[in-house]
Amino acid sequence: MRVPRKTAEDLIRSTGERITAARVEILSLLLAAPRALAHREIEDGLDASLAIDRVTVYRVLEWLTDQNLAHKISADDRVWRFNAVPAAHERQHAHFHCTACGEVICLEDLAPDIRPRLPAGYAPQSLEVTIKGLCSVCGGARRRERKRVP
Amino acid sequence: MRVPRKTAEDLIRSTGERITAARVEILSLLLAAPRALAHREIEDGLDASLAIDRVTVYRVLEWLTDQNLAHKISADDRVWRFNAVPAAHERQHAHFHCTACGEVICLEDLAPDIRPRLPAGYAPQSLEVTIKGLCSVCGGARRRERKRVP
DNA sequence: GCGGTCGCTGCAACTCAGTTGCTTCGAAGA
DNA sequence: TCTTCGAAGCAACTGAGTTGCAGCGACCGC
Repeated sequence: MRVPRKTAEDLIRSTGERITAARVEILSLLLAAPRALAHREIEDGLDASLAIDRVTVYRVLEWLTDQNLAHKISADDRVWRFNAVPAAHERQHAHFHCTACGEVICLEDLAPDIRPRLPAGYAPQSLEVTIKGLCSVCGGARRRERKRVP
Repeated sequence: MRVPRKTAEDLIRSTGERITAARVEILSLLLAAPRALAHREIEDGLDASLAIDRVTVYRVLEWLTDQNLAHKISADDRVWRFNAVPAAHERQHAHFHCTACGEVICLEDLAPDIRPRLPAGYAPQSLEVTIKGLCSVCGGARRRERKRVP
């Protein structure tokens, strides 16, 4: 269920920057993903015939983030994950991070209104809310396990 | 203004586990710190005469976290930071992360009450709130800079 | 369609946080 | 004081991400 490469190409064209195979391929992969992808997953998910270098993947991801076509999520496992940015989702939102498999998803409908009271001189720029827990797959696996060994 | 090593030793004794120089030294360093410390800062901050191996520092930090004497904070720079856990602060709280210098502090008085609506099958375990921005030092530096070059 | 230019890509080598395996040391109980 | 078993030290490794540089190719003007 890969998103038409056309959409990715259009998005890249709209930035006014160069349209390259690597950018189109990586962005369409992100657009099609139901969750945030780690660099490794992107590398593995890419068409093998293209053989895009890992450094290029890093650079394209950074570029997409700069262009606001993707956003970068940091999780506990010290791995960056990337999400394509649908227009509606540029606003603040929370993330869910599965502590078992590392899956990260965006939670669109959770935009907490927190007004931090910071020490004098501290200037807030952005707020990040992460919910850690088990995703449906890992949680399900654990429940089944518990049932088997009571 | 190092916290008396006695306190650190008592805390370790209360776990019933072994009291070792490395544990005492590292915990008292954490207790005295006004902010969360990265592994590197801990290594540098340790008494040079002790010469504690970096692997030992990692293992002690992990042990302190297991024993609930410290807590582990992940930030965008892919570095773990550690905080001693004052009794009052075991409850949920938020973190501030300076995007310029990497400083991380705990915000005791910010315990947001968020009830996430997750997709079916997803089980939340913990919530993490991070405010990113500039600390008083970096924010001040930037303000002074702007004044100099208008 | 045809160069020329400059940004992008690929390659190799590097950095740096954190981990692992194994041997030696030392805290604590007998 | 002796013994034991967990902790510390050392070396070597892993894996994400970065850097420098040479060569390629997207896009612009013609």
